[in-house]
Amino acid sequence: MKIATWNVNSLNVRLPHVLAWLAEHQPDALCLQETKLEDGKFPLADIEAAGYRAIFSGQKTYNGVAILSRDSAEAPQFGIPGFADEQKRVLAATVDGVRVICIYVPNGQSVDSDKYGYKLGWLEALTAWLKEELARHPRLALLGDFNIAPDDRDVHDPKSWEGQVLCSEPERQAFRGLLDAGLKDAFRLFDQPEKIYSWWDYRMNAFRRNMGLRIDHILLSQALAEACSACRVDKGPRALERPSDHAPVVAEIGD
DNA sequence: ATGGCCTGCAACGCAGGA
Repeated sequence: MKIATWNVNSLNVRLPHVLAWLAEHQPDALCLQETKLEDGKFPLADIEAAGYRAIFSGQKTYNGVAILSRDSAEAPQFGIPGFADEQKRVLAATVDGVRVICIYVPNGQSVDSDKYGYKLGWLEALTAWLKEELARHPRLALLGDFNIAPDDRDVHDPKSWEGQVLCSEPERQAFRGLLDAGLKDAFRLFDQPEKIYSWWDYRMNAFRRNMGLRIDHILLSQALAEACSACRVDKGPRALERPSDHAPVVAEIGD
């Protein structure tokens, strides 16, 4: 089984890239973030014509998540239960016996922003819910844009990013809290080349200079981690014309 | 050099991203 996550920064703009990527890589499930589309404007016909189903939770202008899958997505869950949030950032469903949870973690803007407090509270609620989900679903994958670079090796210039949003210690602690709940960072299950990132700023020729951060992740329950045979970032779409600023992250799970 | 770019909205520059 191949599962993947991709922050597309507007599905409207990126639909051609998504369709091309589906055709090339044929994932069993692809989690999307920042669709920036109301549900009524979701391009379901195009997705279905590509051989995929879709469930989605969107809003105008901001946020928005979706799960594309070849087989049906069962028992969909929208948002974190008991956590009131206008922002469409969470979508979960069971695909081929795997509980797939697609998340778009708040950015936080800066550590002295109100949005940073919202981010930390959001992560706390996510972690509490995740523990319950793990108890219900031993085969669980948490995929998405976490907006956290877990370690200095996930940052092109750790010194300049030290203490900044996406890299601050409370955020990294929240990330470790998810691991402590029983999840593994699929990317770090394997030897990886240095300087692998999943996001590069649109400015400063950041992609060409590989000035990036690894903030998009696939976390796996123990059962799935044991069956995981590979995890990588696909930089390909980031080099296309009019790209998303994020690249897809892909994991292979054995039977 | 502390900004540069991209998206959506509905502007006639803004908010937000990261």
